[in-house]
Amino acid sequence: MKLSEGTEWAIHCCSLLANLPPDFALPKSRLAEFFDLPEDYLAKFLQELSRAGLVKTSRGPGGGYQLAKPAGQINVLEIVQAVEGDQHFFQCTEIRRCGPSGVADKHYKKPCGIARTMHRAEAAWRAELAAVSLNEISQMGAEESPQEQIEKSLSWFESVM
Amino acid sequence: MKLSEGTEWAIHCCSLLANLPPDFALPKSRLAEFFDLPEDYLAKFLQELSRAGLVKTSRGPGGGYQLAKPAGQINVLEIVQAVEGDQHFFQCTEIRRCGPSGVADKHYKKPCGIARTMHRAEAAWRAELAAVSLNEISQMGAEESPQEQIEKSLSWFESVM
DNA sequence: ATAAAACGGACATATCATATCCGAATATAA
DNA sequence: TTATATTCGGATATGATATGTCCGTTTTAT
Ligand code: SF4
Ligand code: SF4
Repeated sequence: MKLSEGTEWAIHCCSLLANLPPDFALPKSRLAEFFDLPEDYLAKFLQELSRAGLVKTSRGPGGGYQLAKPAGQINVLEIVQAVEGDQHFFQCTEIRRCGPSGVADKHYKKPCGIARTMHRAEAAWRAELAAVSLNEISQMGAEESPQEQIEKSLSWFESVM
Repeated sequence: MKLSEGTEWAIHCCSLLANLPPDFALPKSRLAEFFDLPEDYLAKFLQELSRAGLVKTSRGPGGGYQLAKPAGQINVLEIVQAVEGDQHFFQCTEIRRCGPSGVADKHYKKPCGIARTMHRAEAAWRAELAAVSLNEISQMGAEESPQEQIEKSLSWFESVM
C-alpha cells in the first residue's frame, strides 16, 4: 500500500514547471537532469500528465513540457490521479455474498458499512489533496528552500535556457 | 496503490467475532469456511490481528480466535494498520537533495510542502477510519443484511458451536 | 534534409501480494 | 500418556504490479 515514486516525481516536475517563464518548455532530459532521475522512466509519468491535460507538450527542437494551465488552477489531487489512476484504495470483493450465509445478488442493494467507511476515508484523503493548488506547492518550495539551493537552481536554469 | 484483500477479510472477521457470545472462540477453519476464503492465507492476517492485540487466541481443541477487547473499543484504523502496517502511502525519497541544485543535508530542516500536503491527506484518511468503531461496523452489518442471510448465518452458527 | 523532441510499445527486472505447505509449540480431553 | 485440535512461524511458489531500459515512429523547428 504505497504510492508510486512517480507521484512524487510528477509533483516535483509540475512545481518546477510552475516556476518557468511563460512559453518556455523544458524537455524531459532537463527535468530528469534536474532531479537526477532515470530519463525514460520519468517520461512515462510526464506522458501521463500530458494525457490528463495538466501539461502541454511541444515536439521538435526547443520543445518540451509546460503547464497547460496556470498553477493556481491545478491541484495536487489532479496530479496524483494522473499518475496513480483513479482506482479506489479499497476494492470490495463482495465476500459477504460468499460462504454458507450468502444469498442471491439481488438482495444486496448498496455497499455495506465497511465499504462505506473505507470510501468515506478515501474521500477525505482526496479532499485534502484537492484543497492544495500547485501554486501553493511551488510557493512553499520557493520560500522554504535553502538560499544556496535557489541560487544553484537559477544558475542551472541560465545554463539550459 | 491498493489495500490488500486481507484488509477486507480482517474487518469482516472482526465483525463476525463481535457477534459471538463471550468466551466463545472461532478457529480459522470456521472463519475461512464462513467467508469461503483460503484458510492458510487468512490465517496470516488473523495472526497479524493477534500480534496487534486486537484478537486473542487459544490453542488446542475448542480454541480459536476471539476479540481481545469489547467491539466498542476497537476502531477500523487499528484493524487496517494491523494488516497493512503503518507505512505512509507517500514515502518521500528526498529528490530535492539530488541533481544540480541539491545542497548538503543539514540545510533541509523539515519535510517540504509536498510531503506535508501528502501527510496531511493521510492523516485525514486515518482520522475517518479511527472515528468508526468495530461496534458500529457490526451493527450496520446486522441491520443491513438481508433477512435470509441472517437466518442462514444463525443456522450455520448453531451447526458449528 | 537534419536534428531535437515527445510518443508508444516491447521488454527486462525487482518488489510485493497472494497462496500453499509443513513442522513446532501448545492446549484439551480421553 | 496419548491422541487430537489448534495457533504460530518459516519456507516456498506463483502472479501482479512497480520500476527501469530500449527502440522505432511521429512531429516540428531550423
Ligand atoms: S460490500 Fe461490504 S460486506 Fe460486501 S464484500 Fe464489500 S466490504 Fe464486504
Ligand atoms: S521532502 Fe518534499 S522536496 Fe524533499 S523529496 Fe520529499 S517530497 Fe520532495
